[in-house]
Amino acid sequence: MAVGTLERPKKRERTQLQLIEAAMRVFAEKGIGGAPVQAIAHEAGLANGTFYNHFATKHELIAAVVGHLMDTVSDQIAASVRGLDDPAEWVSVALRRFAEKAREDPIWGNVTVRLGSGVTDVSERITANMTRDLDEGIERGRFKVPTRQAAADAVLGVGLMGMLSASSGRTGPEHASHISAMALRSLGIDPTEANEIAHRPLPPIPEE
Amino acid sequence: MAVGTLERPKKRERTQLQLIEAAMRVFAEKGIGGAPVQAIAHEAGLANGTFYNHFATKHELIAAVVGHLMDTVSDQIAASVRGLDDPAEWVSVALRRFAEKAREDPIWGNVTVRLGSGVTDVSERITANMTRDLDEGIERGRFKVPTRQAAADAVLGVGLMGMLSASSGRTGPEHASHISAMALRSLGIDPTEANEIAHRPLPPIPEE
Amino acid sequence: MAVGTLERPKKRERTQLQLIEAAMRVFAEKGIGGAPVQAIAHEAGLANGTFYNHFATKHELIAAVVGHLMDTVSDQIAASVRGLDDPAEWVSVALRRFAEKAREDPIWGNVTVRLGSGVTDVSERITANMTRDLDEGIERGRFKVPTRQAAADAVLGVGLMGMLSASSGRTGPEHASHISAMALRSLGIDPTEANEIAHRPLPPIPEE
Amino acid sequence: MAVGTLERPKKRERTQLQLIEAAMRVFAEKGIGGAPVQAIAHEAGLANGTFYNHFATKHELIAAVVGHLMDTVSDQIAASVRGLDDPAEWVSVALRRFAEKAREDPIWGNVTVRLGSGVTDVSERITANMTRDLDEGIERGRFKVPTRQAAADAVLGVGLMGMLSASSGRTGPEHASHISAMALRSLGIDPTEANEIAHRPLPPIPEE
DNA sequence: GATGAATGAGGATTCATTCAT
DNA sequence: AATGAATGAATCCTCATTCAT
Repeated sequence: MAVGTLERPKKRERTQLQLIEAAMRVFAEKGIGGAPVQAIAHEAGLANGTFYNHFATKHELIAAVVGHLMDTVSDQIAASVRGLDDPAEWVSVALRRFAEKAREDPIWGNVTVRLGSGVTDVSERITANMTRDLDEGIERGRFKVPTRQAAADAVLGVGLMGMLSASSGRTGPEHASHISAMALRSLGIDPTEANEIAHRPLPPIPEE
Repeated sequence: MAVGTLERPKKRERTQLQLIEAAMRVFAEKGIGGAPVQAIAHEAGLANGTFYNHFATKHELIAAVVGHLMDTVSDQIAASVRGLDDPAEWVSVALRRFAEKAREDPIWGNVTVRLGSGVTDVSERITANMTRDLDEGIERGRFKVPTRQAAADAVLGVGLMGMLSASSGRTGPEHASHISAMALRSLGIDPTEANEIAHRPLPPIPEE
Repeated sequence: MAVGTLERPKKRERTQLQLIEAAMRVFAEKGIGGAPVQAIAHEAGLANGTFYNHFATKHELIAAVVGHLMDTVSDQIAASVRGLDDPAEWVSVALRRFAEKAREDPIWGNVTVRLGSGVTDVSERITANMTRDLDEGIERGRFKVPTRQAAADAVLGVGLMGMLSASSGRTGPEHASHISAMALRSLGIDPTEANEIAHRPLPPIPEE
Repeated sequence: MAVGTLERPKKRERTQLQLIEAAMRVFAEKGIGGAPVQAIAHEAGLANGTFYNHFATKHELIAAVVGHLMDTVSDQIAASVRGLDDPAEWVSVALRRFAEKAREDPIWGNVTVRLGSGVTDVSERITANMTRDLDEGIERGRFKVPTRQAAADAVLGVGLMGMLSASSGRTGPEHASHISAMALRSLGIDPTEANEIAHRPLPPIPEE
């Protein structure tokens, strides 16, 4: 190709990305089980054989999808939260980012939820971040909750269901804030304050 | 057989039930997709062909499992709640019953959650009941929530995640009450009251 | 049953006949291959297990159907032809009887043709009678044909196709005579005479 | 491969043809119903899975066999008849070609007849061509027949039965002419003339 | 790298037949 | 005899994966 050296090393990655994104589209529609490799390759505009030039097994693709899902948001969120001091705000920001993203990119939302409630890998990674924040908040006395487990269930639950509604288009633009507020209330934050925190402007996502 | 007339007419139903229960066990272990009909039939102590004397397709079995799941609890809950007047208590009782049942019968819990977050049918049926209660509470001013959708997301979310933790044995005996309390708080009930409601003794399940 | 002794010994036979007739109905609709024993038994108003009280295998039923088909007509035809002297008339009568019967009882016609062109047993038995008549006619110089085989092909061919049209309702009341005339012409009978023979009144069927 | 460019584009088609031809061999031996896809694939020297790279269902294969059967001859016949002016000769040529082909390629003959008298598709397509020729002959007064239906029954009948005898090796080299003559006689052609027409040399098959 | 035909083990479904009641 | 549940071999079809080009 004339453009030359600059894009050569990326071609492989680009094709992989094509496959990952195609996979998400197919997963969103037919569920993760019901998605033949052929369908994914075809959706990506490639022949089925090509798939195996990029992923050794279907499993590996799923792992890649999971990874991609995480990279897309989880870390960004972690970063965007870095400057903030209040655990309540951490939770609020994370929840809103997830929900917002799910509304903007329903396919992403759908697949994230499906994987999040099924594949251990994903749920663990999501949970890990969440749990760390919750623990900190509990320790500091910011959250008043019966147990860590109950807190995790509540926050994760609202988060996932909120994403699900968001990605199926059943929600308005405020939805992210709403579920965020509800989560905070369940963590023992006073309703008025919860509402206020849930409506603060989101901090900017720092450049990678 | 000596038992005689009493069990004759039920033979067919009993076998179906065997299959449904076997299916739940296998589903809980291998997920819903990864369960060959043969495995289910074998788990039920039957030959694979027998399966098809009772269900026309695997899909039909899944539907039956769903139906069975619902019948097992949903209606009991509805009944057990009937005498109560406070929407907050309805929600609390329902949530606790689900969580408790999930702890007692982890397989049931596991399968219910998996189906509840996957199969449209189930989630709709669960949601329908929940939503009715929530609406009533919202109308009466008992719940203070941003939107119906957010309320549904919160309650359903805690419910499902709570069942999941319960059925994986990560929880203590109080867990049902805990998540119930958190749900009530997110609905705008005062923490102290929420806690009190969540710990009231469960009303007895009326005879069928 | 009050009628008592007289019909007891026949009950078994009656049930068998029910099954045979049910089989013909199902065969006519779905072809002979595509007819599960269950479907046949059910069509006969019996449970599938009952089938095996009357026929040891499905094959045996088919044989019985074939036998029944033959008994119904072949022998009657043979008998009805007995008094006649002209081989041309034998052929004409046989052909017309078959076609007529097919028109009156389309199911019978349909099944006879299907079996006649498939199951060796049937075609052989049909052919045997036909061939005997043809041979006689050839020997006597009544038929002028290139070879016995060609003659058999012609007569059997018109016969089967004629039955097929008749049983699918594509024909008028004269059709039996028409194909009969055509067969005679192909056997070398003069058209005028062929026509006359084909329209003679059919001899009565003698009592069994 | 050294042969190179010449055979590349045909690979897929060649495999399909292999399957179609294998199918005909198996059908001829075991009947159409009694032919497992595995058997067909194996007969074609392929794995069973490969079958489904070429035909979505077994039914689709049967359709392809039918199509292939038709293409093999029907069109050639139509073409080879094109120059001729006498409807009687059309019928004669068509009938002889079919019968001859059936003698040369018994498998083809066998399968054609089985499908022709069973599968609606085939019989219709065969009939359509035949009927057109017959109609023309009737209109022009060349054929004297009671009804179109009777004519069709006669010609189709001799044709099919003739092919059947031919493909089971019961016939001599003249058989095609013989049945052709018989058909013409049944259509009202004078025996002497019928015989003459039936023995005229077959017109050459034009290049495609 | 890309292609798409080929592979074959795995899973769903059908159906003739047996058997306890 | 009748019943209908149970059986399991046979069959259709799917799909992850390999391979020659």
